[in-house]
Amino acid sequence: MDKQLATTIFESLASGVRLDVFRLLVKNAPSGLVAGEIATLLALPPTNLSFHLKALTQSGLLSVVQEGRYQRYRANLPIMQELIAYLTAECCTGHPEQCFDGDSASGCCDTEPSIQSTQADSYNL
Amino acid sequence: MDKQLATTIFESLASGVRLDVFRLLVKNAPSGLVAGEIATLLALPPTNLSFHLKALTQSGLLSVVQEGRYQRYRANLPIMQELIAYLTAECCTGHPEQCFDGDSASGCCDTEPSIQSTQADSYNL
DNA sequence: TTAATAGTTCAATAATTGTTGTATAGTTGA
DNA sequence: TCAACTATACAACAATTATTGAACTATTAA
Repeated sequence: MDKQLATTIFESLASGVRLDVFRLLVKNAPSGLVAGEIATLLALPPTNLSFHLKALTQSGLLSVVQEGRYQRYRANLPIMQELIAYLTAECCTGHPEQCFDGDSASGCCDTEPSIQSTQADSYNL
Repeated sequence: MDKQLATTIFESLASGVRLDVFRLLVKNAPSGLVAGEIATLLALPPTNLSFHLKALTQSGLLSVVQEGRYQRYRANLPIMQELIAYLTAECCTGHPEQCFDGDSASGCCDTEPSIQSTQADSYNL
């Protein structure tokens, strides 16, 4: 997971239509749906749906296989987990235990710590 | 977490600049950084950074507190966890055990199951 | 009080993304 | 082969988002 891919994935889900499509295919995992079914269920013109399916597929969020004249789309769930790992990989300067306690993230960064330095001398890139 | 919020969050991260800002603040959690530090580190004009910080804050990904003449920004990590839960809540028609085995998602939907029905009679909205 | 600093808002412009109809390519069944 | 069907590619247009400089508000220090 690099920055370019992460941005592409977020762009892919940054549309109401594409978010609907992806969630519909998550619901219908692992069998997936063919394009026409998606168009019917979401009441979308075929050209518009095709535009969004292309974006989702190119970002890796969907996979597609041909079945005769149909195109069957499936959601790629693991990529979402990789995305989260990418976002939180260097959480808290490599000390994620400050943020996450096991499976729960409820302890992370939602507290307001006292101000430590008004003028930072060294940053944390 | 509703659709509108989810879309807004994805839109917020669907920009290279905003993704850089958010990850920088994840790294620098929980102390956060003030706007000028972010601008310096990412080499962004103040107006442009302000534009993106506003988007990130309005979506809830960042919190901001005033410190004198400074504005300190912090990443809101838990919202990301809520977002993932939203995306996978109805995974596999309410049978996520088909997809996720405990903490790992590696088993989910990355296999290509044999085609079950070419023409679906009932959908799964 | 005055000058300097930090950050935002606003307006204009540039750039990107979304939507639609028409045309096209591939598949199926008569 | 031919007509119907599924889906995508293309082009034109509409709509949204990103970027920048100038002006403005608030805070700090002299």
